[in-house]
Amino acid sequence: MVALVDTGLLGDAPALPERVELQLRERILAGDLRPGTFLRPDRLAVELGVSPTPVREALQALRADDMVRALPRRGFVVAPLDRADVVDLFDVQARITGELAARAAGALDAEGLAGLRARAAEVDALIEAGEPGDLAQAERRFHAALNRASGARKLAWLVGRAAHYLPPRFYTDRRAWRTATVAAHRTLLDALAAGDPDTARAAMEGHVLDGRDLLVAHLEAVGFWDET
Amino acid sequence: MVALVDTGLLGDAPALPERVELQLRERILAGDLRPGTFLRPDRLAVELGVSPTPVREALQALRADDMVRALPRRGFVVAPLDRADVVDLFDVQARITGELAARAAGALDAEGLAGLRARAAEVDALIEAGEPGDLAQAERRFHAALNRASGARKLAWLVGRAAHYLPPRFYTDRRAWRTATVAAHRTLLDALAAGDPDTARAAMEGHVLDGRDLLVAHLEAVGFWDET
DNA sequence: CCGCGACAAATCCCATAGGATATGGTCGCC
DNA sequence: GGCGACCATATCCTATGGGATTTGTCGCGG
Repeated sequence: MVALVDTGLLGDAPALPERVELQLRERILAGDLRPGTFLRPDRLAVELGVSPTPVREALQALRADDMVRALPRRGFVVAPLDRADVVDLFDVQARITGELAARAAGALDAEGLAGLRARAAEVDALIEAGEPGDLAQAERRFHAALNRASGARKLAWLVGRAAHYLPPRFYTDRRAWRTATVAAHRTLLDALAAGDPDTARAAMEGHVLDGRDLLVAHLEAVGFWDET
Repeated sequence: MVALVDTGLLGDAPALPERVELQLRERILAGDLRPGTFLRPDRLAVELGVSPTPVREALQALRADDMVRALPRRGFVVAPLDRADVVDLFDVQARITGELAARAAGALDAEGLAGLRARAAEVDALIEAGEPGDLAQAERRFHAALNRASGARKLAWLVGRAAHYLPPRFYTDRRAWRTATVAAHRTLLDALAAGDPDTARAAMEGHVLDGRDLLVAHLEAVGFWDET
């Protein structure tokens, strides 16, 4: 337990179930726990060094996300997920995220735009410097701020779920993604400043679909959908 | 505990956390627990007659759905949800469900079409007879079968989430919904039989948006978004 | 009168133990 | 070899307890 607790920053650190949930997501997306794998709560508790209670809570959260499925009295299984599923999901994500960008283009005031520029600048700076951990976080904050600026609270949450399928730091290492991201952000910000919803939408959709392609390649590489 | 356990059919009955989750969803959508309401796990456990453990697991599942939000060390709150949120969510639902119908139009074989017709006939029969409980279940099965027929597993799950926002039996009582549903299903089945994706998509989108309007009216009626 | 700090009570969060129940495997039997 | 009954194992839930943190109250000083 010490290992897990110590990694979490204090303050308003998420509780244990949420951290266990994150750990399990990472292990699934890393190809460590592939679809069809049986998950035994007690076993996982021992592996993670916590009691069964928070593990079961985390598994319930993952079940609500259809990341795992519950087999009453038999445990849990990692939910099936193939290439077509990922493509479908990210098509939806791209559409919604584009819609949010378009709305933001019409709703942003000067202050909000300045905030977005600042966050984008942080991303650019980290790309220049090469700090992978903070870069993912900065990119996340940029998108979160943009989605929030759209004013569509629930849709913003919905697209935030896409992050559940993004293994940590897997795209920040790709040179292609870095250069594409800088360009996409600039196009996006220009469109937002100009109040041009269509361009903002198109730029954002392209940005998300780039991420999708990278994710598919990653899952391919770790043998995610090799038959069990 | 007896009350909850006895209501569940044996066999592959969902486990207790899932049933508690359902109960909480119903109470939220009934306007009993409005957005902003604090939820105390221990209190809920006493109210529902179960121990705190499955209640906490249910709350974690609801958190993953953004139905409630966790305040570390302080409990949980019912997540904010206003009219615009519901409209946005169901716009997305309508789009995706329409897409699934369009795909099904191209993928259905004779056997699958016959199965869908059978399920639609069940719905029609129950509408004639007037069995509200079974009707909701039959309607659910019809849509589930159609979504499954599209072949898009993950999108089918995603739209299945819309049911989380549908209070049980709230639309089966509406005469307007019944007549509209019979017509919508027929149009849908004809389009599927003819292999006409565009008509299928349009019919399905309209069907979902009808449900959305009913839901908004329901939430209105129970004072869901009256300020706290 | 109002803000503010300390103490007390309540509550959450997690661990642990234990019992009821269902599953899967194994052995004996036909 | 196929089939049905026992048995070990694991899940699921209950109950309990303790550590940690938040909230509410009280008293004090400004």
